[in-house]
Amino acid sequence: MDRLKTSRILKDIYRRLFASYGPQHWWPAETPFEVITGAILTQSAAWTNVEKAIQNLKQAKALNPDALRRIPQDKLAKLIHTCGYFNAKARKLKAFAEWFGEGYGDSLERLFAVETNPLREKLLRVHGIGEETADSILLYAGNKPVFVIDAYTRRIMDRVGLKPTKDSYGGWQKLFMDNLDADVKLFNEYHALLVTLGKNICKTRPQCGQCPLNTDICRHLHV
DNA sequence: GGCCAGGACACCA
DNA sequence: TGGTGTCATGGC
Repeated sequence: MDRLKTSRILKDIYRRLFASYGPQHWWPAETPFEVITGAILTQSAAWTNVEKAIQNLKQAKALNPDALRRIPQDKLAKLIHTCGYFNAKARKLKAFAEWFGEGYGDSLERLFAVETNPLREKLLRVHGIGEETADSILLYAGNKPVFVIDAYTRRIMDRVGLKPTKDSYGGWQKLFMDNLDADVKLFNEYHALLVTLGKNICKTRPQCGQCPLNTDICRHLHV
């Protein structure tokens, strides 16, 4: 598929999603640090369960890097138990807090003053931060024009018939970033809209027409 | 009762 | 490089 056509389709999908769902107001958090925490906690977890964990952290006054470093890991695990994988995620939060303190003195300003690409590489070296989490942090906490790819994105685009040359995270990301303007607001809204759509479609049946919700999407997207 | 959520990592061939 | 097991709660 040529570049112009891909670009047109991607923009058209966005237009339809925005017209249907409106602005999503992402990321649902009060501070950039809360965005980062949420990005780690939401790994393979339902957001409703993450919200409870965030509330627990707030109540315990543990939603800051210094507190995350000080609190014993098992105690932290109990605070975030609702979002699952609590032991693994407690370790991840502490790993980030350590790295953030050592490298940037807990300063978000200093962190995001780093150029996007080197910063992404640095984030990927922190235990518990993979590509999607790194990009969520860059986009939603740092306002960097980076497109976030997740399982919903692949599933929806696959169904629409758009596929990258390389079926990898980077391949999918390139598909969006090569064919859309590097616009923070657009990337923010687009990913959020794909998640909203993803939550509303049938995940178990890949064939259009078998699932009423899926049919709905096809009609909605005119595909 | 089973499936799966806004993934990442360790280990293996 | 790619495939598989593991981590684990809560909602439907």
